[in-house]
Amino acid sequence: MLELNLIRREPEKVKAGLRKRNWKEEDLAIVDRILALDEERRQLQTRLDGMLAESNRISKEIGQLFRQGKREEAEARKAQVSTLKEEIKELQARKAEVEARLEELLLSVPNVPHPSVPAGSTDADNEICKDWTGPLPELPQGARPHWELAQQYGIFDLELGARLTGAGFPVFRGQGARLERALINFFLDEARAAGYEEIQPPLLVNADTARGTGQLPDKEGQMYHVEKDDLYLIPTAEVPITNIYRGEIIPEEQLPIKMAGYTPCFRREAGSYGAHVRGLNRVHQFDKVEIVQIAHPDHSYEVLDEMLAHVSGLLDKLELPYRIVRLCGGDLGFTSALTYDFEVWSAAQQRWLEVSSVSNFETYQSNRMKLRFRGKDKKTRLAHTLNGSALALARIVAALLENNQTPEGIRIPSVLVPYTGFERISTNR
RNA sequence: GGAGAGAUGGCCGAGUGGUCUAAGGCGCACGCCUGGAAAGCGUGUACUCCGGGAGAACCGGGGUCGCGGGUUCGAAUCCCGCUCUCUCCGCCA
Repeated sequence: MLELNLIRREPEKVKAGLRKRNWKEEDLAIVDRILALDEERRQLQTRLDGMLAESNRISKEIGQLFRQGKREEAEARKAQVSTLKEEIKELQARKAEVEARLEELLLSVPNVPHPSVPAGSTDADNEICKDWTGPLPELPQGARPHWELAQQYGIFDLELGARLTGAGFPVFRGQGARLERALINFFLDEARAAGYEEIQPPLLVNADTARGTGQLPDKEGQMYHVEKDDLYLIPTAEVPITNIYRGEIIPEEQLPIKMAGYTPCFRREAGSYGAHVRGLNRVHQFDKVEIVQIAHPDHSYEVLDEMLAHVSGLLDKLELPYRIVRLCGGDLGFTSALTYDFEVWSAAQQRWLEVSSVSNFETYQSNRMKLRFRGKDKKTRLAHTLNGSALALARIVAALLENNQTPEGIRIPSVLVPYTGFERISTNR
C-alpha cells in the first residue's frame, strides 16, 4: 500500500508510475479520488475531535457538580451531552465509511516503479542487464529434456505425484531426492555465510500475514486456502519471514536485518498448460530458499545490489549459465518498485528459465505492515523490505540435469558433491 | 476437545465508575555529585491521528490499558462476543 503522504505530496509522480505500468489515462483519476476522500476524512476528523473534546469537558463538569451536591445542574448538563452524542455517533459512522472507501482505493494502487524500470508491457520488453557472454553447454548426441532424464534415472515422477495428489506435484526419488536436499543445504549454508539468520517459518499463514506482504487482496487466487481454519499455504517464504517484524519498531542500529529460510512453496497457478510448463518448469509445489532483508531507506538499493551479487555467486558456483533481467513496467509485480529476474540456460529445452526474482518493495509492504525503525533522531520511519529467491529449486534441478548430462550419467557440480555424497547420477545407484 | 485463570507502558506490577493527566519499581537517557566510576539525588522516558505553526521545534485537541461491540453524562474498571497466553484433563508425532 502506497503511503498516503506520497500521494498527497507528489500525485503526479504516482500517476507517472501508473502510466509506466500501462494504466489507461482515465484510470489515473483514482489518484484524485483518493486525495478527495483524504480531504473529506481530515475534515470529519477535525469536526469530530472538537465535539469529543466538548463532550469530555462537560462530562468532567458533571462529575464535579455531583461531588458538590449540585444535582439539578448536573442533570441539565447530562441532557446537553446526550444531544451532542447523537451527532458524534453520526459523524463517526460517516468517518468510518470514508475510511473504508479510502482503504479500498489505496489497496488497488500498485507500487511506483523505480526510475530505472524500463517502459514496456510484456516480458519481451524486459531489459537484459547482464547477459551470458561465456559458451553455452554443448550437449551430446541424443540429449534429452529434464523430464525424460527424470524417467531414465528415476529422479522424479510427476505421474506418481498426480496419482497421490494431482498434476504439478512431483515426487522426488533416490538420487533426485538427495540432490534436492543437497541444494537446500548448500543454499542455506551460503546464506548463513553471507550473514543471514536461518528461519524455519510456518507453512500456513493467516489472512493478516498474507495481507502484510500483499498476497491479499490482489493475489488471492494464487494461494491454496484451507477454509476450515481460514489459513493459506504459503506461496513463498517471503510471506511468513517478512511478517516476523510486522508492527515492530526496530532500533536503527539493528538494520539491515537479514533472514533466510527454506520452505516448500505452494502455487495454484490456475489456467497454465502446454509444452512450456512440462516437467519441473511450472509445478504447484516446489522447494525454495528465500533471502529477506529489512533495510534503511537510504541504503536499500545497495542492499538490493548485495542480494543480486549473492544470487550470482550461487549460480557461478553451480556452474550454470545465467543472465539478469530488469523487469519492465508491465511485467513488474504489483507490490514491487524494482525487480531483477535471474534466468538460467536450459540446454535441452534451448530456453532461459526464471530461477530467482529479487525485489525492493521500498515502503509498500512496510506501510501495510507498519514495519518501522527508530532513527538516531528518535523519529520512527517505515523501513524498506526486500527479498529474493536464493534459489528456487525445481528449475535449478531442471537446468542441472539438462546441462550436465553425459553418456555416463549426470555430472554433479563439484561444489555440491560434499552435499550429495555422489559425483554423478547414474542408473545404477 | 473439556474445565479453570489471566491479558495494563521497553519489562515487572498496582488499579472494582469521575481526582487515571495510569501508583510504585526495574531498565534506559540526560544532569548533579566524583580525579574517574559505583552508590545517591534530580529530570525525562509509548504509539498514532487532526488542527495551529516556515517547522520531524513547540502548542492545543482526539484516540489507544489484548481485539470488537454494548451500558453510562463519564469505563483500565460493569456487560456481551472474539483472539491469545498459562494451569489441569483428554488425544497425540
